[in-house]
Amino acid sequence: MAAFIREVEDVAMALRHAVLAALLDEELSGYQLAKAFGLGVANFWHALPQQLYAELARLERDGLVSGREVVQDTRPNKRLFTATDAGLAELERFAATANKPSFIRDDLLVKVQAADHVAAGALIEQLAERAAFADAKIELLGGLLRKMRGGMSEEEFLRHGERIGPYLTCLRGIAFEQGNRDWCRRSAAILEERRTAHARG
Amino acid sequence: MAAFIREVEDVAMALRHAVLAALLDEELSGYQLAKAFGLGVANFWHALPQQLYAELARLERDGLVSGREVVQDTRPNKRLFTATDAGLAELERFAATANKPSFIRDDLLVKVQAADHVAAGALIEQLAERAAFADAKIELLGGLLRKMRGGMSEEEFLRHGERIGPYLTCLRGIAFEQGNRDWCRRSAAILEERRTAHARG
DNA sequence: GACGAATAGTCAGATTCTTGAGTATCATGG
DNA sequence: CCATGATACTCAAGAATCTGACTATTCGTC
Repeated sequence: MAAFIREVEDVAMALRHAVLAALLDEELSGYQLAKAFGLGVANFWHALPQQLYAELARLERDGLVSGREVVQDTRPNKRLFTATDAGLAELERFAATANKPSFIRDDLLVKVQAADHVAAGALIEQLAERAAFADAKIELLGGLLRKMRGGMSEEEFLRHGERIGPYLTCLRGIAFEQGNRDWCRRSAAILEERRTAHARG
Repeated sequence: MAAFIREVEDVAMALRHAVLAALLDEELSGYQLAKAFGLGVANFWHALPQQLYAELARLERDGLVSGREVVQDTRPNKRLFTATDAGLAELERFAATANKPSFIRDDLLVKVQAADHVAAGALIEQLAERAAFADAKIELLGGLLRKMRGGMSEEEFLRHGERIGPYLTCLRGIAFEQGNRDWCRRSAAILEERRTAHARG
């Protein structure tokens, strides 16, 4: 009888690689990963806790990360994970594969697409909310950048700093949110002006 | 015996609303929708043909769009769809609901996150590719904007043009791709400089 | 001392999205 | 005349993601 060996698939599975990438520099628990991939820090991917715990289990099963139990008396025990050599090799393989273009998929844009046919008030409000959210995230990410830079200037860090990867993805996150904020504010202003012009007209 | 009535769910289902939004201004076939939601035009959402045909069937079943057969002798027959009044009402309801923040999910960012641990060459190449793709899309979308504006200046169109919704989402698409392009070029330059500095060092 | 929030994690189920393979007709170029 | 590609659409199956509900401990606070 042949043994059934579960082979690691060679398809995309970007979440798997996102988790691996996060575990290259830091040893993290599922819970910490979940916070990073939830609202906020990990600007290169987004996922829910359930996905991350499941992915960690698969990664450990496949030998791409290794976990160690940490006993805590003040909090529930936890397991900290790091990428193994096999994990790093898998990431290297992944880095050489083709990537599909990234597309926008956003509720708010759908609503704006329909702006000529729906109530302007709610839309303007939501655009303002989103802009505020973007501002908050920009500040959060700005703080992260400062922390990564330490004492260095940005130019110096970009030339000689270690761990440039997370810095670059963070920069993209900030630029994305700035674009978001600017577009939201501008669109809200335009819709507002058209609304009042129409009301007067 | 009670009749089983299939009620329209009140959950998010953004693809459904994206299709509805696209069918507000234009009468389109599934095939045309598929081209718009595939690579390129519809900057507010992305979907594959199979999803769109399935969604159109559901939308028609629920009375939110109506289709009419168009017989063609030069090409296969097609069905053109438009949003119904019920569809518009559904979109209005949707426009008033809360939206979840939009997150980036991008293979290339995952790879850049791991930039300190993987080969720089492939990464730089992919960043250049992505920048070129962004350039192409910017041009495509710029053309769309000009077409929508007709003879008007941008300022004039934003004030008085009809169908501002698609124009605004197109602006967001362009800004997104510009952000993408700039970040890709800058990141590639930084990685390149660090690589040559290391090689010399 | 009860209550909510944070830490740490798990399970089941449904929905959504992607992959892959088809059907059929007509136009165009070599 | 044959191959390629565009138009127009369908079916099945699997992977990824999301919703919602759970367990359990500890910290702060009212």
